[in-house]
Amino acid sequence: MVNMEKTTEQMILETARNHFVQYGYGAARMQEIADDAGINKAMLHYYFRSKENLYHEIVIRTLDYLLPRLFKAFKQEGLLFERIENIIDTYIETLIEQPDIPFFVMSELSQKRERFIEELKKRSKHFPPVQSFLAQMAQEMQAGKIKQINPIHLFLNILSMTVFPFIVKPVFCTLFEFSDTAFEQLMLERKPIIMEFIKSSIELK
Amino acid sequence: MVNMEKTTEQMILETARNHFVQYGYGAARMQEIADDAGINKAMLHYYFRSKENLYHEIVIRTLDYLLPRLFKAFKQEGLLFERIENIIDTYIETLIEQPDIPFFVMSELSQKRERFIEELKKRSKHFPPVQSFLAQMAQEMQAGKIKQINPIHLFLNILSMTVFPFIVKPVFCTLFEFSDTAFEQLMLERKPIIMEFIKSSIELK
DNA sequence: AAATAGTTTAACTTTATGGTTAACATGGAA
DNA sequence: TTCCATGTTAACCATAAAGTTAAACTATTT
Repeated sequence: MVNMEKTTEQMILETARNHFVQYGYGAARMQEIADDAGINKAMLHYYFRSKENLYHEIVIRTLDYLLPRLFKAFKQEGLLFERIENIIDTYIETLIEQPDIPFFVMSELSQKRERFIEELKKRSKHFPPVQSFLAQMAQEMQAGKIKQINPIHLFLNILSMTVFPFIVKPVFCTLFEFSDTAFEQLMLERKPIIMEFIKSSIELK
Repeated sequence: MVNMEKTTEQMILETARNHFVQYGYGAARMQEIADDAGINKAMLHYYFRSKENLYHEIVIRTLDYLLPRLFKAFKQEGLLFERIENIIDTYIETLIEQPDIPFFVMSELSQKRERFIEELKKRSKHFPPVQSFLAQMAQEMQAGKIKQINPIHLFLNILSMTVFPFIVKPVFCTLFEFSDTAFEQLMLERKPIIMEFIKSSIELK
């Protein structure tokens, strides 16, 4: 069954990821993951040795997929506002596709913070583009093209308005009685709104 | 030892809360909570019957402390910008005092979402002030005093810029090499910056 | 078709965990 | 002092969960 390997392994990874995200590492059950993946529990150990290992594998794969994608946006050279627009687009699209990402990251941060930060540092090659993005902001301020503001704050503002709604989605949707599709619609609406918001707050009058 | 009760009970609640926040409900261990609180495991059951019950008690107490405080800011009548400033102040101060709140909420949302939303709904009496805040925004737009923008987006923008940095604090502090106190400083700096940001983005030119 | 490597299963073992119990301690009221 | 309520402990139990094993099954190679 040489070619079912991938499918079984893939199946395990997907199912396990859902369980880890939903219940957290400690509350996720190997038996339930196996049941849900339609396989025997021993298979989990056959493919991944232990729960800890399976989890780690998922973290690695998620980061290896996510970070290049999220940081690519920072790499694009161009006008400052083009870069900003690029970043907003990338984040919103990624988060619409994978709405469980914030929960995954938060769960990591609260339960396995040290190790998660370690994994991030290992991938710090993705980080320089962020620095260059901040540098460009500083440059345009120096050149008197946009308002003076600590680039870190501007950076935080951009990411905040883009990512935060996805984090509080469940509470938001309950309190304001939004359906999943209505929420998605609202997030797509947000792209130009955030751009407009940022533009009018940093361009010189 | 009639007057140690409170102390023991308090000790349990505090310690347990830390564990639940850090590890999540499923991964938190009664034995470790007991050890950490310096008491016998049986005491946990003596005071709170079961793990589930202890947890529930903590959720209830946290919400009963947090929601009135957070929503009080929305209740304050006044000029729109005064209300906004009030909200930002309240959130930043609360989050500086209790930086684990976002993790607590996120852990709830990913692991006990249904029940958490239930508890929120039970306390929905706090919610009307938010509606009145949104209404005031809409009113000022109608009156031509500020730019036209969907109040929901404006509301999201305010909360985003205020709360998001606290959520990503661990990642942020690592990547930008900020200490805890430097981060706190940055957050205090943010108050006027967020205000300025919002003002210039919604006031008419 | 025999051999081999890789895959899957049911049954089992071990360990950790939430919860219980019964005995013991302590401080105040009678 | 004696008695009682409250608080506290160590030892125990039942169960659920992670992890193991040995046998069976499947596909590929020879």
